[in-house]
Amino acid sequence: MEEVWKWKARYGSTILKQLQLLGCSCDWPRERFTLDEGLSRAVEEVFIRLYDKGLIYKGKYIINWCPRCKTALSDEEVIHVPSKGNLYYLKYPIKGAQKHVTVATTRPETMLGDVAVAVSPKDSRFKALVGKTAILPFMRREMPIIADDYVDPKFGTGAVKVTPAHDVNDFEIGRRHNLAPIAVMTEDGKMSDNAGDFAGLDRFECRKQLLEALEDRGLVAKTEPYEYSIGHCQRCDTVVEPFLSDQWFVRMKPLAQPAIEAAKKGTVKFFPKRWNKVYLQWLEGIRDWCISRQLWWGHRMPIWYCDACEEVHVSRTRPEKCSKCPGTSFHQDKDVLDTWFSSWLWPFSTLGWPDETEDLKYFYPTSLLVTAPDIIFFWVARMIMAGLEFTGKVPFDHVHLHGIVRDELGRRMSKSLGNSPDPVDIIDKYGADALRFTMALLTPTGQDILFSEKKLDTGKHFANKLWNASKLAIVNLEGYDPSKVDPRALTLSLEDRWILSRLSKLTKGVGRNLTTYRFNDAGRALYEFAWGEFCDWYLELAKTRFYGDKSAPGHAAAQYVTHRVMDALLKLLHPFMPFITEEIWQRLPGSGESIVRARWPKSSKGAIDEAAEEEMAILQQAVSGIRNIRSEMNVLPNRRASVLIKTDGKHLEVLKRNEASIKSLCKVDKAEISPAATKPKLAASFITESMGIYMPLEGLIDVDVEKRRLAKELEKARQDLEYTLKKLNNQDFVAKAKPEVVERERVKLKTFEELTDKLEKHLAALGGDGGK
RNA sequence: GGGCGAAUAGCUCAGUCGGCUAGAGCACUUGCCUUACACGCAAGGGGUCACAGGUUCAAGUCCUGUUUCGCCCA
Repeated sequence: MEEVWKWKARYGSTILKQLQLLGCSCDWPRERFTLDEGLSRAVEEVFIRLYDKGLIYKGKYIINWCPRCKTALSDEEVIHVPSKGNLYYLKYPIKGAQKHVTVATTRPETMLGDVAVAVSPKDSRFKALVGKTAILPFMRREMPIIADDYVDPKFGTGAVKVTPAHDVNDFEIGRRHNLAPIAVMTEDGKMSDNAGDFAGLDRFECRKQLLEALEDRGLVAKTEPYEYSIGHCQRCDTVVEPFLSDQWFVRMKPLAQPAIEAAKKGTVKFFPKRWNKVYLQWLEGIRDWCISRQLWWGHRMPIWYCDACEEVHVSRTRPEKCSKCPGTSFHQDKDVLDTWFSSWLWPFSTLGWPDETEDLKYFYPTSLLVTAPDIIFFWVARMIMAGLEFTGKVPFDHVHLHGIVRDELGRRMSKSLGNSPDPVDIIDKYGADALRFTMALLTPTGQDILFSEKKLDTGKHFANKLWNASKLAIVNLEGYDPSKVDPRALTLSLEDRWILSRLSKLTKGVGRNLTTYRFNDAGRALYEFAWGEFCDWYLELAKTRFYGDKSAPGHAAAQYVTHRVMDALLKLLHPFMPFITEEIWQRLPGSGESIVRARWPKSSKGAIDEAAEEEMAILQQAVSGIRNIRSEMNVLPNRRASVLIKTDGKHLEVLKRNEASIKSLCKVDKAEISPAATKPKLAASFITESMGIYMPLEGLIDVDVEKRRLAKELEKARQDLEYTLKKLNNQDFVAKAKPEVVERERVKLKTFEELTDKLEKHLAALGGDGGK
């Protein structure tokens, strides 16, 4: 026993250490193990209560037996594997006739335990045979030929052998027809003394020899390949044997009913909700739970037998006196309980139940269970049943079923395949934050994830990006004190208003995605905001103010916004990346004791600024256009350039106001933004529906390249135009679609018309054949 | 046999209430060690949304069927 506890301490602590390395913020002082004293008390209490209610009984039934572990298993502990085998057609002589009846079986060795042959009562082929007697080969046993509804006339020959000691259905047939089972196997999977000449053989060896013997006597009618599923022991993979034995069961139907109602009424909700159906289907077809195990490690059953009369007593302690006879000495049942018999009490046994403890009152029922779907039957459903039965409440309101991590080939991680990476190694190599973030980002809601180390680069690179962005931010926040800033006194630039608007939307979106357990969407939104908006655009734009005059009003505004965004972003990212966010946050000016205790960001409607987002889009479009020219024409970054932008209206106004930003982001010295701007002769151009961007490039222009670019753009624009036109020409569309959708199409039409028109003109000016 | 899920760029996946001119990361091509970051920056190429029907003004999205793959249950 000591060794076992050592083993538990070693492996238990390995898992705890891994959780801690991952940054899981568990309530560590409340750690429990199912064999802890308090939990054992809960197990006994539950056993006694169920027994007193008549929900626990002992009986001789066919159970799943593992001949290697030498124990009973519950239905859930058996893994069915589709396997290729054979269907053997065996001929049994009929007494007093020169005829045979042929039965089909996949497990011929069980024939030694046959007690009858059964046919369907509706099967006219066998009408005459019912009531006759068949003779079991080797054993020379006389067996009745009976009619039973269970028999499927379409299976095999329509006649089946009946082996009540070695098949669940045959057991039921045997009961209906008063046939005594004959067990022909022992607990270790060998043939028993009841197997006649085959006694002592291993079950599979017996099958071989038996078939040979049957062949010799001409009793095998035929053999055909047959695929069927074979049960394996979850623990050791041995082929499970249906075995007749005395076991303890829990009557599940009465416990299942309230659990079914709870899910139907929505007292307990599943995410994603399709699992609700899986849960219900299992509960609706629930069968009694075999809870006794012939193992030496586990909770002993609180069952005592009188030494004198074998009367059963259920009691936490050894009884003093037999209730049936004068006996005073007892022996405890040797079996132990299925481990799940303690696990299903977990939500309340860990909190001190059956005592009405403070913990129980405060924490129970809990709000959310996070687990994998493969454990719905084993644990989730049973916890719900136990919660309702013993506390009258569901143990948790929500059940979030996450995906299962598989290897690259989609296989389950398993010890025997050796395909499960050690989290400690992974964390060493990539960091816990990268691991957590990548998993959250890449795990589709409720789908399994195919894991490969390479995928962790995404999270690692993101962590690196975050770190570098924070370096830039922190250096430029030198001397900044958030408590001394009055935001109303600041003049915010376009990018300031834009990023605050984006942040507000992000905050709202992340909150919504977290409460609906859409972690991948939350992660994606954070990634795109942090990298694609904050780093790529905001920080780049803020540099002009950071590197400029530190006493200028813009400098203070940039500091204020950078600090606010960093602060909120880190908090939003904290559940995904606890370590790096804490590290950075501590370095931000004015931060508190720990980000763990910091207030979760709220999105403010006031910060949403649609005008700023629209204007920013104009600026981005212009910048992208200029960069496109530079890149296509191979204008190196260190080469100074100038641009002319011909535009008007809102675009003109926005671009003029943000001229400095354009210059800085595009490394442009001179920018002429005007409705009157004209294209110089030797210039590269970038055309949008509302802007013409030109970069004078004497000697660098390849007219053919330029023409090809524009022609390609034109082709796309014409396609889009045609498509939109088709829609708007459709009377049904205009009449039936929502007005705002039609309006949107009209705007698009105008856009594409202008773009097509401009591109055609430019191509024509280049001497191209841009015409129609 | 019953149930569930998946099929979208070379790969891994987003695409929420049907309104898209289908997106991202990785990979690929080109240029750049631009004083936060080469784990990076900029630009670019790449799609018959598995197939066949249907509903609708409108389908990657809804319905029916088919195929392939995966999972669960018996």
